[in-house]
Amino acid sequence: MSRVLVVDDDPRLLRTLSIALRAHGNDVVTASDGRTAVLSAAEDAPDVVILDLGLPDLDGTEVLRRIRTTSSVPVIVLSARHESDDKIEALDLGADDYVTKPFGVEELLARVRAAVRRSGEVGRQIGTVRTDHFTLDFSERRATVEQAEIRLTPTEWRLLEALCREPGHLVLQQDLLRSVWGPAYGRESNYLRVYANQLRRKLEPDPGNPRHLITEPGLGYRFTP
Amino acid sequence: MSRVLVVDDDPRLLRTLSIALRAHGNDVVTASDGRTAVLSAAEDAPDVVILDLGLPDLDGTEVLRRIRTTSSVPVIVLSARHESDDKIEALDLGADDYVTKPFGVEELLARVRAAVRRSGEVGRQIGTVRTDHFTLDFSERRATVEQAEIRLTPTEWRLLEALCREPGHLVLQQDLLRSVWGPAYGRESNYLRVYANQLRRKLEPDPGNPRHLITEPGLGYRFTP
DNA sequence: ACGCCTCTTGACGCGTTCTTGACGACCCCG
DNA sequence: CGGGGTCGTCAAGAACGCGTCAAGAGGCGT
Repeated sequence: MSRVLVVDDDPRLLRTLSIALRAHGNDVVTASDGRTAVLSAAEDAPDVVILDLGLPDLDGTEVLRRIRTTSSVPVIVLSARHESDDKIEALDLGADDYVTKPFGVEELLARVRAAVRRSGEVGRQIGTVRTDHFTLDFSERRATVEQAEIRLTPTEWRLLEALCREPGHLVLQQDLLRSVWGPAYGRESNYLRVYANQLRRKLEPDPGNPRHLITEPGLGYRFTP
Repeated sequence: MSRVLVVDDDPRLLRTLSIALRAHGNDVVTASDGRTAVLSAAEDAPDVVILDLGLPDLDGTEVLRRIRTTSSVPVIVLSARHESDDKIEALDLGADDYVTKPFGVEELLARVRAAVRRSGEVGRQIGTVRTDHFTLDFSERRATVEQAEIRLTPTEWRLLEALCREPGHLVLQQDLLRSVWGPAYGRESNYLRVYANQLRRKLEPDPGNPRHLITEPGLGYRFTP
C-alpha cells in the first residue's frame, strides 16, 4: 500500500516497526544511519519517513534538512527527549509529526496512516463549492457573493482550498499552515487568524457571526457549506 | 482513451503506474531504458510520455532531446531530485510538466489528464470572436476595432489564440508561455506582461481599465468576450 | 545597404498582497 | 475574581507582481 522508510540505529526497534508496518500492508525500507537515510529518501521514493533523531553519524535535524532538499515526503520524527527544543526545530525544518519515546506501535501506525492520507489529499482537485450566499469555483478561481464577483488573493484561495478539500470536517491548524504556507510553518503564528478573518469579511453574510468558516478553538477550522 | 508511454527502470514503479493508468481507461506501453523509450515514442504514437530522468543507459535530458526530434508529444518528467537544475533543464528541453518523487499516484494521474487535455486543445481551430467593440477572425487573421481594421503581429495573434481557445476561462501563465513561445519557455519572463499590455492598447476601449483581457495575479490571464 | 517592423530585455514605479507585531475581548480554570 | 491562553482585529512596513516604457537586436523587404 504505502512505502515507509524507517530510520533508526536500534536494530530491535527497526525490526519491531518493520514487522508491524508490513503486517498492515506497507512496503518497508530501513536505514540505520543518516547518510543511508538521505539516499534512501531520495531514491526509494517512500510515501512517508519515520526518522529517529538520535543517529550515530549525523544530527537528526541535519538528516531532516537534507531529506527536505530532495523531497517533500512527509516525515514523522521520533525522539527520546521530552525536551521540546528538538521538537520545535524539527517542526521548523518541515517534519510533519512528532512522537516521543516511548510510544505505542498502534499510535505510530495511526500517525503513518494520517500522514499518508494527508499527502494524498494534497494536489487533489476540487470542483465548485456552493452555499446559499456565495459560490467558489476552484478550477476557474472565481468567487461570487450574492451573484457579484469578488476577488480573492492567492493565499486566500489556498486556504479555502485546504478547508474545502473535506467540507464539513475539522482541519487542524497544523495541516492548514502546512498546505498553505509550506512544511516549515508547522506551528503557531497568526497567519490563520488574519486570513480566516479576511475570508469571513469577504464571504460571510455576517462576518461577526460566521456560519460557514467555523473556529474550533485550539484545534483548527471547519468549513461548512 | 489515451495512450501513455511510461519510462522507468524501476519495475515496481512501472507496474504501479501501469495498473493505475489502465484502471483509468488508458492504454499503457512501457520502456525501461532510454533507447527503447525513444523508439517507442516515435513508433507507438503515445498521447503523453511519463519519463523518469534516472535511466541506466542514457542521460534523462538526452532522452528528452531525442524524443523531441521526432515528436511533440507532451512529456511529464519524474525526478528524485528536488534540486531545480534538472527541472530547469528539463523544462528548457521541452518537458511539459515536472513531478518530484515521491509523488501521489492521484497527482500524477491528474497531471496526465491535464497534459492530454492541453495537447488536445492546441491546434484546435477557433473561428471568430466578437465583442461589442472589436472582432477577431482567426482563420483570416483579421482584426477590426470599431469597424476599422487594425494590424496585430504574429506573436499577438498566437497569444490571443491561446487565450480565446477557452473564452472566459483562466489560462495559466505557464500554458500561455508554452503555447506562444514554445515548450522551452515554461517559466518566468515578462513576455506576457509586455504583450498583454500591447493587446490591451490595441483592443480594449479603455486600456487602463481592461474589460476583456483580465489579469489573474500570480496565475495567468482570462479573456472574456 | 537601408529602413521598417517585430521581438527581446532590462529598469522603474505603483498598487496589491503578505507578514508581523500589538492590543483588546473572550473563555476556561483555578 | 484573577491569570493564562486563544482568538479576532487592526495597522504599518516589506515584499511581490504587474504595467509601462524604452533601447537595442534581429529579420525582412525594398
